[in-house]
Amino acid sequence: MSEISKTKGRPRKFDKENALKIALHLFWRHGFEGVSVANLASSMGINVPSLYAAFGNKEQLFFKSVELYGKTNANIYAPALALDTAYEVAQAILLGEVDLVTNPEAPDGCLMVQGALVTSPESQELSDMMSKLRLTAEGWMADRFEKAIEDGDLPKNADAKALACFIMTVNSGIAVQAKTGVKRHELLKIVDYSLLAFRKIAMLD
Amino acid sequence: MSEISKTKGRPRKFDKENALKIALHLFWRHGFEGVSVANLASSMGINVPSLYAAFGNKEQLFFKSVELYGKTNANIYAPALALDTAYEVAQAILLGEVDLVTNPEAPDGCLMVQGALVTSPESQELSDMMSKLRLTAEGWMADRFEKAIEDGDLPKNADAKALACFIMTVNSGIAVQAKTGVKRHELLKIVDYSLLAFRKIAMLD
DNA sequence: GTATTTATTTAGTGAACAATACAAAAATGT
DNA sequence: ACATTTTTGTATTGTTCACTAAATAAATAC
Repeated sequence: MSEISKTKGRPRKFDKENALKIALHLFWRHGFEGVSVANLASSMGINVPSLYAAFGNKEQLFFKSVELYGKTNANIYAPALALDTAYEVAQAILLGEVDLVTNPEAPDGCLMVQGALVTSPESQELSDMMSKLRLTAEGWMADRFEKAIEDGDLPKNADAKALACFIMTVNSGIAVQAKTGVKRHELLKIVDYSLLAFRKIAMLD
Repeated sequence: MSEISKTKGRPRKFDKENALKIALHLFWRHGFEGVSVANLASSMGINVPSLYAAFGNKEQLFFKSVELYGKTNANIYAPALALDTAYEVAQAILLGEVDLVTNPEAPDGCLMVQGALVTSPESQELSDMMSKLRLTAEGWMADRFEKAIEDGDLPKNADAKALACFIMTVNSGIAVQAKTGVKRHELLKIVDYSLLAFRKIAMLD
């Protein structure tokens, strides 16, 4: 069952992980339909058939890019949700989003928002999948806030789902603003404001 | 100088304004690059050359769609900015956005956000134009809040630009959430929360 | 009636799209 | 040495892209 055995055929000339990273950055900047397979391949420094051999097709390459995105650039939720208080969770998610969308070594904005927010009818499923992923993250937050209510960290009459929806709304807004060109220090003000709001909404003070 | 004279050549068989409305709805739902000229023409009930004769080309058709959008569906800012207090302005803009992005007779979401948030490199100018339009609206808000500070409606040390940026961030977030499938009554909660935040940020109470 | 103007229809243009067929090349297994 | 496996490069598939040339049709101008 181990996969340690030497590969048999002709060895791949390019670094698959690095090629995937290049694809991710192109999808990130231009969206799924804003970049062509020919463009992807040449930017990755490979021929089109090598891309298909290594990644399947354009859609699967996009999925793998999203996966890499979640493991590297957008690894926000897992560590944030593990924090002690609902407030810290909200803070970590919003600050993590600002870091993500203004990272100078990556495209501006958020792949989950701009990767396939709108598409041609042919790619509707892909757009739906991205919506589901955003809703999944919102669900994680809602569950975490629910737990905070049970723990007594949030008041009993707090609305966990609505709080999560509020944070996700600000998150998405921050992503659009970053793509619009709004700078990091301005987005950090938005985070401060939103956290002030969070405390008030959650009736923490 | 009057343009009341009868048109000379063969009369157009289709209603130009209605055709433009159909184009607007397609761009709204699928984005500039998510719908083809052939698709636009057939949905408008006309042949492709008629589209070019009436509207120039795809880009100009998009511009005219944006213009129609501003005059009809998205006529939010002018009436909102004329209201008496900064709080009422913020409230009208956020509620107007929710109405806009959840109107059951139009596509979900906001054309200014999803029309060309990301594009292929060839359409970068178009994406930049949409960013500029969003920033223009934000500028209107900032100016209005500045005036509110001068009027004593907002405290002297309020940050007009940051307040405008906050409202625009929530606005964009609401647009993304509507496209994600979040329902009107949930978005109205977000508006309530954001207005609570607005009062606190602006130090109105 | 004839000329002029504009819209419509049909049938295309070359370029770009996602995806592949095929054969040569480069590794391993026996 | 030779068969097997996988990647590579070249060339190409059929389709869709934005856009248009050309002929016909329907109105007004004089």
